[in-house]
Amino acid sequence: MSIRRKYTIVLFNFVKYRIPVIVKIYQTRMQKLDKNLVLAQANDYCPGISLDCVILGFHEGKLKVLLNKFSTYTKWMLPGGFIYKDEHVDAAATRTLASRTGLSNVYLRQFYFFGDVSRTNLDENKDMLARQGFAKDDKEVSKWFLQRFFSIGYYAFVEYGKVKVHSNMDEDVAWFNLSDIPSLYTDHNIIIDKAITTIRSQLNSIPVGYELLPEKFTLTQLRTIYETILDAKLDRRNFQRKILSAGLVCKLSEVYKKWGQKSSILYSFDKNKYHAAIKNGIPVF
Amino acid sequence: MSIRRKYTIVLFNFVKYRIPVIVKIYQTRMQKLDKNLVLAQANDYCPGISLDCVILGFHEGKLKVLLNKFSTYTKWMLPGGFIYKDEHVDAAATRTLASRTGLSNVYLRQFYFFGDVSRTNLDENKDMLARQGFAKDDKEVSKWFLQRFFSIGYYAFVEYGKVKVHSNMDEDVAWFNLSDIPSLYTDHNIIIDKAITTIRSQLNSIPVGYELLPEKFTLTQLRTIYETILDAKLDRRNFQRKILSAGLVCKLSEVYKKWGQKSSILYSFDKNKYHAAIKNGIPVF
DNA sequence: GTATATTTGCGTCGTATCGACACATCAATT
DNA sequence: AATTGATGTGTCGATACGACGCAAATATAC
Repeated sequence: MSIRRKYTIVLFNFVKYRIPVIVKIYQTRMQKLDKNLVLAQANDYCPGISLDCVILGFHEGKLKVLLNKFSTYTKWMLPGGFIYKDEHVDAAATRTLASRTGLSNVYLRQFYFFGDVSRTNLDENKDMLARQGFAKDDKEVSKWFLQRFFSIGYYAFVEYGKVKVHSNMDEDVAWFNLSDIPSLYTDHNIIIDKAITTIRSQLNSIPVGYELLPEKFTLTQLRTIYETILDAKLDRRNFQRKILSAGLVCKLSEVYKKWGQKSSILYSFDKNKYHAAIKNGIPVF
Repeated sequence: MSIRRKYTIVLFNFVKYRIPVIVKIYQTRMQKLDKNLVLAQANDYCPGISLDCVILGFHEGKLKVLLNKFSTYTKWMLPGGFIYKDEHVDAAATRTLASRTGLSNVYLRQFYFFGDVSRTNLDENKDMLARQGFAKDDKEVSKWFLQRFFSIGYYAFVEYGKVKVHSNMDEDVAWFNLSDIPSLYTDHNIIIDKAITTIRSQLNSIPVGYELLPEKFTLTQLRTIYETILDAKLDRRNFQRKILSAGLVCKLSEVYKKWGQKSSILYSFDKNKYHAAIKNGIPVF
C-alpha cells in the first residue's frame, strides 16, 4: 500500500469517525456550560418577568427596528432580557439596550405591560429549547423557560449611525424596516405595533426628531419621521412653517447634497427651545 | 353572700378572665384560617406582581379617589390585588375593581408598571404582618409578603353615585378628595400622581366626562373635571363654545337647580359623536 | 323690599393659526 | 432642450382661539 493511499485512509477515518466524536464532546461541554450559565442566571432574575425593547432608528428615509435571532432558532425577536432581583426595571432595560447597541444615555421609555396569558407559547418555547440542545425532560431548564412570562415593553430612539451592529456565533443582530418586519417570536409583532401606536398618540411630547436624527439634518428628514409614525402625508410647506416659526431649529450655512435634485439646507436643533416646546407639546398634525 | 353579689362576682370573673381567653381562642382560629387562606391563595398567584387601581369619581365639584384600609393597619392604600396564574392582567384588574365597587363594565386602563426596588418597604410590610397577628418568624407568610413586589398601575373612572362603599370588620373603604390624600402605604401616593399625570397628558383622547358624570349633567360639572385634572382654570364661555360647537352634547329641556344662583341647563352626551371625537382627540385646552 | 354677590346663558371682536395651493430654483435624467 | 422630482419661499381665505362684555336668575345681607 502506497504511503499516499495509507494517509488517505487515515484522513478518511479521521473525518468520518473522529471529527463527529470531537464535535459531540465539545457540543456537550458547551451545552453544560450553557445550561449552568442559564440556571445560575435564572436564580438571580425575577421569575416570570421579561422585558423587550423596541429600538428605533432612522436611515435613508426609513424607520428601522433592531432585531436579533439566536443562531439555533428560526424566528427573529425583540432584544430582551430579565430583571435582576435587586435591580430597577428601568436599569434592566438600560442594560439590555447597552448590551445590544453599545449605547448609553439613550431615550428609553416604558410603554406597556404585556400580561396576556396566551402570550407565552409553550410549543414555541419547547421548540426553541430543543434547538438549543436541551433535553425535553430537563426539569431545571424547563422550570425557567417554560413558565408564564409577562413582558414590560420599552421603546428607544437611537441615532442609527452610532449603533454598531455586532452579530456573533450565537446571535444575529440586524436592522429591519418598520414596514417590512417578518413574523416574530411570540407576540413581538404586537409589541412593536403597540409601541408605534403609543408613540403616535404622544408624538407631540416625544422628542423623536431630536433622538433619531444626527446633529445636522434636513427638514425633509425630520418630516419623514413624523410622516412614518403618523402614517400620513404632511404638507411640506406647512410643516416647515410650523417648525421654523416655533424656532425649534437653527439654520446652518451648510447644505446636504446627495440624491441629485436640489441640495437642501441643513439644520440643527436649538436644544433649549426644543425641550421647552416638547414639554408643552408641539402640535405636529 | 347575696345572690346579687354572687352574680356580680361571677360576671366580673367572666369578663376579666374568660372573655380574654375566648377572644384569644377565636383570634387564633381566625389567624389560622386567615393564614391558610393567604397561603392557599398565594400559591395561585403570580409571585412578585401586584396591581393597584386608582379609582376616580366625581362628586360635588371634586375629583375623588377610592381608598381602603385594613382595620388592623394604620395607613390607607389603593385597592389592589394579585394575578392568578392563568389570568389575564386586565381580568385581574377588572376583578379587583368589581370586588371593591360592585361595578363591571367600567373604563379601566393600565397606565404604568412600577418597578422600583425600593418601592417594597420591608419594615412597613413586617409592621403590617405583625399587626395582622402573624409571628415574626413565620417563614411561609413572610415568603409571600416580604418578597419584592412589582405593581401594575390601573386607573378607572366610575360614576360616583353608582358605587356602594361597603366597609366591613376587616376593611374600611372610603372616598378621598384628590386634593387631600393622606400618606399612603408604600409608593401609592406616587402611583396616584403618575395616574393623574398620565391622564392629563392624554386628556384629549380619554372620555373622562362620559365616564365620570351621570346621564344628565351641567357643562360646569364637565368643565370642573377638566379644570381639576389640568390643574388650571378654563374660560367658561370658551369651553362651552368648544363643546357645543363640536356637537358632543345634547341640550335637555330640564334644568339643574341646587346651589342657589341661577339654575343651569342639563345636557347629556351624544354617545356616537362623543366617542368619534375622542378617537380623534378633543382639543380641550 | 332693595342692594350685592355669585353663577349662568349668550354673545362680540381682533389676532393667530391652519390648510390649501402657486411659483421659482436646482440638479439629474431623457 | 425638455422633463422630472425635490427643494426654498410666499400668499390667501377660513376658522379657531383667547380675552372679555352684558343681562338674567337666585341666594344672602341689610
